[in-house]
Amino acid sequence: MELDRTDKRILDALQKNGRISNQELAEQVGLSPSPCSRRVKQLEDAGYISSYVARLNQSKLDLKLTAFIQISLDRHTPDRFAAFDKVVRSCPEVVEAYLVTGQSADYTVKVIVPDMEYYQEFLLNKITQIEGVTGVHSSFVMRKVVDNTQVSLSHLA
Amino acid sequence: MELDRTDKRILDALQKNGRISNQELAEQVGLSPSPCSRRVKQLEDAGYISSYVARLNQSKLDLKLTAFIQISLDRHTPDRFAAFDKVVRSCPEVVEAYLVTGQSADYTVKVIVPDMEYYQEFLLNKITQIEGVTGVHSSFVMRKVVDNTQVSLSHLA
DNA sequence: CTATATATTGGAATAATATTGCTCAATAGC
DNA sequence: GCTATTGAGCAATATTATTCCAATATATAG
Repeated sequence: MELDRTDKRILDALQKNGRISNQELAEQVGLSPSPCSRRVKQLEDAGYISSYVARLNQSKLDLKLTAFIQISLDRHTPDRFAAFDKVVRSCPEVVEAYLVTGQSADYTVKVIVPDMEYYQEFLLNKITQIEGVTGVHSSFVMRKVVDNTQVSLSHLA
Repeated sequence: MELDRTDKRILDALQKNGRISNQELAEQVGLSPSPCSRRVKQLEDAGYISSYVARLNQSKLDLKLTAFIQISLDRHTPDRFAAFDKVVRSCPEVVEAYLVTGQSADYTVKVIVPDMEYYQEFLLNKITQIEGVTGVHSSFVMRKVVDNTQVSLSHLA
């Protein structure tokens, strides 16, 4: 399946507003409602859209602390990775976790929690308990300069 | 405004599926459609829900490289920060950017691009061009273990 | 513990919105 | 230049959301 200019516009618009009405979407991308609806369905069925989600106001919900944790393991064996992945996936505080390249850290984990006290407990009870974790370094977000989910599609033909 | 159990359930459900129908949402949270609709509207108006967005399949859209950039500045003056913020906010490749605590790095920036070639150009033409940038360190995502937008509300009474 | 006030619910009617079938037009390939 | 294929637009249908109102539940004060 090949994406044309209209498909890209649809994806861009849905990234900005996932609950836009089909009518307004159609207008924005220069289509009438019915082909627009069909295209959206196609894009969904073809797997270009993975999900629709609501984004919440974190500070209103008392989630005041965002932290990045750089974590290193003693050995890079399949069981070490598997154990780590399993724990991390079970933590609701963890919003992102990546195996990354680079110097000493193996994982980069992003965590959203109410406050520093909560964070400290989380780190001690969850992260440092994981078999094979040798190094942990925390960075805390002081200010969010950009916090999007929208990706750029300008590279597509 | 105080959130009760039902409100939290609504927020959780909408974080999972931002396009759930009001009927199904009502059923999930144990309400009939009309009060459910009212509550969602209230939550929106009160600012608990910041937006609804579509999340896209990055690899299908040829966005194969996610990178974290640790960036340090020569001086921590308001004009340095302002200049940096302005550039970074104008880059569609940048999905997240934070001013963080910690050792040498001042900013952590998350970037999503097609490939390494694109990344290299981006780094050279955009990031390193910013006034005051002294250090840049890149980490590349090899595997995504967790990639959510959903935050945990379990800490709320 | 009772009475009153307040807020919230559920159901029905209404309004808005999405979806689908059909016809017509445009475009690409032969 | 003709045919095949695809997509657009219209209209009808179906789905879904929203609003009003009566009734219930909850909280408050006496």
